[in-house]
Amino acid sequence: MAPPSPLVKAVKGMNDILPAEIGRWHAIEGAFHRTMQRLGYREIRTPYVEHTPLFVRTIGETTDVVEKEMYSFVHHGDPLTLRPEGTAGAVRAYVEHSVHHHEPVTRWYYLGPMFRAERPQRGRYRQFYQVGAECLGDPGPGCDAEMIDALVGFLREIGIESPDVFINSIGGPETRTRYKEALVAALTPMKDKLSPDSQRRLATNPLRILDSKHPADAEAIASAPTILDFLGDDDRAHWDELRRHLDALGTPYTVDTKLVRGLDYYTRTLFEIKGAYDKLGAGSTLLGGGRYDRMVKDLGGPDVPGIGFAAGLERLLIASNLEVSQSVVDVFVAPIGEGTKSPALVLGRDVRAAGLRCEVDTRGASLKAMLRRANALGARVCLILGDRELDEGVVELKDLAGHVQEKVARADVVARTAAVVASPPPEPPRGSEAGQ
RNA sequence: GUGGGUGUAGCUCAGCUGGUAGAGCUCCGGAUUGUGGUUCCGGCUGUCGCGGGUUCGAGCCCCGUCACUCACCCCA
Repeated sequence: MAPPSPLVKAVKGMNDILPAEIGRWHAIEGAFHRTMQRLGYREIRTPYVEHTPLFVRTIGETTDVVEKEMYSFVHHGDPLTLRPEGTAGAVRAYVEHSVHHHEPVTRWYYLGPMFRAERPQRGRYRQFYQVGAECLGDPGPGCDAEMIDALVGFLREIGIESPDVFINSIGGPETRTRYKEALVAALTPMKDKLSPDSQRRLATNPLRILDSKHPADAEAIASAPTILDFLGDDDRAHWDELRRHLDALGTPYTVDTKLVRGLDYYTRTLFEIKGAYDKLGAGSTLLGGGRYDRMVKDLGGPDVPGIGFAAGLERLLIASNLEVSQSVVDVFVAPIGEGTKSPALVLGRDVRAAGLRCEVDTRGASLKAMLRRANALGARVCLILGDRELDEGVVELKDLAGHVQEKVARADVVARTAAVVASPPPEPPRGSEAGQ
C-alpha cells in the first residue's frame, strides 16, 4: 500500500459511497419517498449549517450530542454548526416561514447528511445519512399511531423482516418534573453503586440513567419508579388512545418504560424501532422518534405541537436484504476502426433517444476488450459497427444473454434493439448450475 | 473519550520454532488479422501501516505511533 498521504485520505468517519453501492441507496431512498408521499408528506431541504444556538436550545445543553459531538465553528463571528439532526432545522424553517398561517397541519419529510463527531462504528459514521419526517399541527395521538404503523410498513418494504416497535410516554413538562424528583429520590440512596456516568447524570439528566447499559446500573434501573405511573390525566388519556389506535391498526408493539431519548425536546410519545440484530450488533436501533409539543413555541413560533422521527440510512442499508440490479447500461456500441467512431456516436444517441441506457466505446480497443466491457457493464445488447457493416448499411446486433447475433439494417436497429432489451433473457443452457 | 482485536498486491487472505514475499479474484494481453461471459497461456501492481529497538539477519519478537475495526459511552 502506498504510504498514507493526507491528500488522498478521507476524513475519519466520513466515507465515499461508490457507484457499486449506490443502487441500494437509491432503492431505499426511493421506497422512503414513496412511503412518505403516500402519507401526504412533502420533501423539505434545509441547510446543512445552522446557527449553533438553534441546536443548543432545542437538543439541550447537557445532552451528549451538544456537549461533545457537534461540528461547531465560528465564521466571521457567527457561531455555526453542521447539523447533527434534522428536526431543529425543519422546525426553524416552519417558524421562519410562518407555515402555520398557510395550513393547519404540515407534513414534511427530508433526507440528507448529518454530522456528529463520534467514534465511528458499524452503521455509525461522523457524516451519516438520515431519512426523517415531521408532522406539525396535529397533537395526536392518531398522527403518532399512523406514523409508527407506516414506518413498520416501510421497513418491511425494504426487506427488514420483523421490525420491533417500542413505545413509551414521558408526558409533558409537569409529569417530567414530578417524575424526575421521584427518580432522583429513589436513586440517591444507592448513588455509590451507580456507574460514574450515571452518578453525574443524577444531577444533570436523571432520565438518561434509565437508558444505561452499564451492569452497575442494572439493579437501580430495575428498582426505579415507572414514568407511566406519573402521567397526568391528559398525558394518560393521550397514551391510552395511542395504544388503542395501534391495536386497531394491528401494529404489534412493546411498552418499554425505560425508553428515553438523548435529545431534550421530546414530550409524551416516544418510539423506537429495532431489528436485524444479527447484522447490526449493538447498534440495532433502526429508527427513533417522538413528540415535541413545545419546540415550535420555544423557538418563538406559535403553540403548535409536533412529532417526528429519524432513521439512519447506513443502518437501514445493513439491515435490509434488498437485491438490486448491477446492470449499468442496456446497450453497448462497439465501433471497429477509426472511421466508424462518428457513426457509432450517432447510433448511441439514437439508442438513448429510445430511452435505453447506452455506452459508446470510442477508446479504439479491440473487439474482444469491448465485448468484455459490454459484459461487465451488464449490457443486454452489443451493437457492433465496423467498416464492413458501414458499407452495407447494417449493424451487427449481438444479444449477449441469448448468445445470438443478427445483421440488422441501420434504419431498423433502434427498434430491434429495444425489442431485444425488453425481451426476457433466455433460459441458461442446460448443464450450467441452477442459479440461486 | 475508555477498552479489546487487526494492519502483507486494487480486493480477500496465506506466510512454519525469526533466514530480505506468495495464492485466489480483479485488471491487461494472447490462443481467435472483427466476437463477451466458460477454458488454456502469459503479464502488471508491494517502502509487509509508519518510526524506533533487539538480532549476523525482522512480515514474524519488543516499544511507540497512526489507521481500521468491534464493544462501551451515546445515538439513527
